[in-house]
Amino acid sequence: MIYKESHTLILNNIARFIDLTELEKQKYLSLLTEIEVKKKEFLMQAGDITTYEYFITKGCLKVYTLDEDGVPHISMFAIEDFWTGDMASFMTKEPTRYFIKATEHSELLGISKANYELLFQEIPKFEKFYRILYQRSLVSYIRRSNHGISLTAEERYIEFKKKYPQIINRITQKDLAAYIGITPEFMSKIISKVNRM
Amino acid sequence: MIYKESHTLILNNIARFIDLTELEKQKYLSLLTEIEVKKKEFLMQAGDITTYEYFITKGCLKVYTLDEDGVPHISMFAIEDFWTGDMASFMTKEPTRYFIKATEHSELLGISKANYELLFQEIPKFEKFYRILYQRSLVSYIRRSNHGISLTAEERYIEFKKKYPQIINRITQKDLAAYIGITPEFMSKIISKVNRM
DNA sequence: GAAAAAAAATGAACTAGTTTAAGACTTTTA
DNA sequence: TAAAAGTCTTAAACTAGTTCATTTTTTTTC
Repeated sequence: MIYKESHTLILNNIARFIDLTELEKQKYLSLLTEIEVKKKEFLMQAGDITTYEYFITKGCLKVYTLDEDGVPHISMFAIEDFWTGDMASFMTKEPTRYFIKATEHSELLGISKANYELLFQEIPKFEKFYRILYQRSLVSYIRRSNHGISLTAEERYIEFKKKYPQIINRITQKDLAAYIGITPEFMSKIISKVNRM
Repeated sequence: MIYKESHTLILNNIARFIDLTELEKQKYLSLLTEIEVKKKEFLMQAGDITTYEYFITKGCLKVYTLDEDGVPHISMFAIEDFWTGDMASFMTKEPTRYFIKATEHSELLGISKANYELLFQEIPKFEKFYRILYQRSLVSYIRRSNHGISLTAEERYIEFKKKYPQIINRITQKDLAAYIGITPEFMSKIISKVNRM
């Protein structure tokens, strides 16, 4: 069976952890919704009740909150082959505190809460898929939460550059500052210092 | 069926997400190992290959790494009814970078990697249990990694105090500083300032 | 392709958090 | 129960990161 590019991408992502039969693949794909988000448009805004989780097949989005002073704090950049959404809101159906905005024209596959629950009934193997997916995300967030607390901004920048070389050239320095957790001015200083080294 | 206290505690923890039959409960308990760690002793040290994940039934432990300068960074305090371990090492069988040390005499239930895998075969419902457990941990680590980057030390202290009132009185100020990500001296200033307010 | 808007760079004055050092208080151990 | 070891406090001098203001460079829009 030949699938379109976006479907091949998501099936390969899933095949890292579980094997699906052709029938299961087709069933799974039938539960997904295709979504397009134009540059600068929102996939989600604070206050929304987010009933979808997303897989990015093309483009780049930033996931962020605004603090009391209206300053943005970016928690992730999501590009092709990444999963994103607000899991807390997805789980509890409470309004989200996050904004997700496309920094490039983006294409996604979304799964609704209803279909996500259905998925586990129809193809129980997906419990394993999500168990492993969450387990791995957890490992990287535990590390990031320690680094946020124990590394200097310069060290966090160097880490990010090493870990996500495919992202760093697609985002603005200002957004990178909002991810690293510093002002754009200080980000500018760090970058020119690191490049001079 | 009547279970001993530690078994009741772990079964109740699991019952939050999945229902087990009596037979499944007994099967599950048979896969666990009882472990005792005396105050100041280690459950795990950097370099170990950690083939167990743990549930704490009594006591308190601190999970930390040492940086290049030998400064400890605590990533969690684990008390009764918490799960702990080094998931990265448990998953990959690579040596851990963590130390886990009891700050009180502690009692744990451990599950070996082999039994963890066996568990999914024998009682597939456990995929769901771990899927939800990891999903919820993920939500709280995502929040913590953002807070580590965007809040001041004083704000992080106030958050910790609110979120873990049952822990704050059981740990030293020095360990709290290593968790918040500041020096013990600055921790001392913050506490006396916050108490004065 | 010119005008407008946004991003990046630079610098000076400021604040949050560190370092070092010393003394007081508490807990552990012999 | 005394001594030793570890924890907590305070303070002065320092460094990482912020704020605010201005200029230059790049990107977007019509």
